Amino acid sequence: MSGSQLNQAQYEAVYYRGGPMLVLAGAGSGKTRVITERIAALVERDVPHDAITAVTFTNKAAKEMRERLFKRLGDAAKSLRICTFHALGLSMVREHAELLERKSNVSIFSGSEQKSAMRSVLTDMRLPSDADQVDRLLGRVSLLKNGLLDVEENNLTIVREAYDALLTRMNAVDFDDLMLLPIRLLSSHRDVQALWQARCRHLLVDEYQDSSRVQYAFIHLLVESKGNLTVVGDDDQSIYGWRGAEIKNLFQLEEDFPSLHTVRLEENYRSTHSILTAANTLIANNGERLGKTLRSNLGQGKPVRIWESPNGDEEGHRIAADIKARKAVAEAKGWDDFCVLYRASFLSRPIEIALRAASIPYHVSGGLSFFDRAEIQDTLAYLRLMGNPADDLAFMRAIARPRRGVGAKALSLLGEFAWKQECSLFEACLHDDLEHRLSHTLREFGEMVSGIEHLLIHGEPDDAFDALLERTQLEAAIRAEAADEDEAERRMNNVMELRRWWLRHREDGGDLASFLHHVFLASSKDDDDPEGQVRLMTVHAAKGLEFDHVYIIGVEDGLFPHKNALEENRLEEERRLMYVAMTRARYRLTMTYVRVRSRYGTKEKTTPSLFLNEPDQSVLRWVDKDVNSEEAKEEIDDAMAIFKAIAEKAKKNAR
DNA sequence: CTGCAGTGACTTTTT
DNA sequence: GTCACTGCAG
Repeated sequence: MSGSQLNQAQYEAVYYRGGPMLVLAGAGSGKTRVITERIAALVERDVPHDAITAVTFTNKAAKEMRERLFKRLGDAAKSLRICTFHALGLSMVREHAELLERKSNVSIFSGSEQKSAMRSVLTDMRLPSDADQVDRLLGRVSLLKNGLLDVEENNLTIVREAYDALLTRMNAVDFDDLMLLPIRLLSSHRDVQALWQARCRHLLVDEYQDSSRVQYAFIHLLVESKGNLTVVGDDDQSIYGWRGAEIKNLFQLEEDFPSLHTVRLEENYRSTHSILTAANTLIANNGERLGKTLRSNLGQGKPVRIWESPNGDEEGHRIAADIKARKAVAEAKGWDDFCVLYRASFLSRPIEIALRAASIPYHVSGGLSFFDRAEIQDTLAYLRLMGNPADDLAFMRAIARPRRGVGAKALSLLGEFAWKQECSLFEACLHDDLEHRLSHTLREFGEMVSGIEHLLIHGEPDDAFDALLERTQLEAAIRAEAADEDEAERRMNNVMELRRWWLRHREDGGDLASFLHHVFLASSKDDDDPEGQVRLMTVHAAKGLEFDHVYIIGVEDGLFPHKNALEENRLEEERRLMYVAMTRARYRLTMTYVRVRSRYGTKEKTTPSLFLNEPDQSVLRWVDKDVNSEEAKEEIDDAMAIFKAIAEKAKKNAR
């Protein structure tokens, strides 16, 4: 964003002191700057740090905010409470754990642990426990927990209770609990509520349009109707409705906070006028919105290009050629000035192939996360077990890797014993009364883990981690299970990355429990900011980012807007998604569609998306339909420029 | 418990 | 067309 002066609307949003405020922040309107400046203003006004809380949805946003405040305020920023909703929930759970039948070293169950827990519940209840049922019930329990399921299903309630009880027994919570337990806490303990209301005397919420019903309830418990609540959001960028985000939370604020003051940030510092006009006139077709028109500061710019290609392969090659051309004519400095966006991830493949063929470096965002890798899960299983001995799932994963000959049979006997003794599986291993064919193996395992735990707590951080890899024979197992030397190296590198995190965390004075919490709440993609590569990602993943050159591919009927979304009556959300995609572009925006789209090995005839017809056509150039246009001529000039550039390079190489 | 072959699904996914 | 998961045989 240009300049250091705040514009009038930004100034108002930063310094307003009259209570609840809604900041409607359009794309590229300096939203993060407004939030950080507002926090800085509070600090400079001598509001105690402990009375300020800022919540975001992603770690990335929280991190960015913290970094900016650090630059702005120096070390004073350290003591500010800036975190995600879930991290805030976790700190409440930890602080008041005893009121929730938990301990402060509580485990956080995500994905696979939730599945294991649910599978175990269903098996115990003698219900079908195949993967489909586990997924279905987890989904329904989650809906139930989030108040999104009205039907009274007796069975479901019982399953939920059993699932919750199991998690409680293992001193664990799932992601839903990180919001629900704090809500329970705040609504049933006045003193706790008063404590946190004081800590949220100034509460700022980012990306408010993504909040769910539960998060709304959470916010309400933290701020009274005249409180200093600042919510920043953009109804036009609400794209997570399918996941429970309720855009109406934004519309409803006025009712719940009658003195609500609304500020609109409509000055855009990102995109050219052409791009904004296209985006504005597209989103104007939505009925459910508060209304906002972005104004550009950057001049007219190039028209938005629309390309037709015969098929996906051609679409890819053409984009690859164009990227080279833009770079050759110095419209871009580096590969990372380019981004290719798509509605569905299967569209990335032909683009990848084309970029590779053109020797253009690229990076696909999303995909497997660091923490989903088997070697990381295995290593973490040991750490989790040491961090929370009640975590039976961690125990089961740890004892199975590497193989110790302890199979399902031995585990179920151990489970029975633990049940009778009312202890965890891990404690059962070390129990004096344990009599079992494998009790020697189990005891040895228990003592080994205890020994490493002792090192982790009292020893040197690096020794402890190495002991973990060595004494458990994890490293040997990881290497043995790898298909080849390269894979073994890669896997161990991942583990070493985890080791570095652990060392850094210990240097900062953190303990094992906080390390695990950090790891489980950290998004896998925190550090994924690859430099010098063309970025490929879904539109959802692109929210909050910006690029000089953006290509939106697959802008076809049935794909974008997506057929399933239309069936579920979510055309407006699809339009917002397109709006988000378009407003990522700073300088040049290109939208492409194909005549024949290959999918599942079949070829389907397609028609261009209605989202290409809705924008003001005067800022669009349908290049293929208008070969004599200025833009088409320009393209030819650009193509000539690449040929020249390539020829020159070839000459240089020849010398 | 492991490895392979057959089967089915395929929109987006923070924490 | 590809991948991931299931189920059966070894």
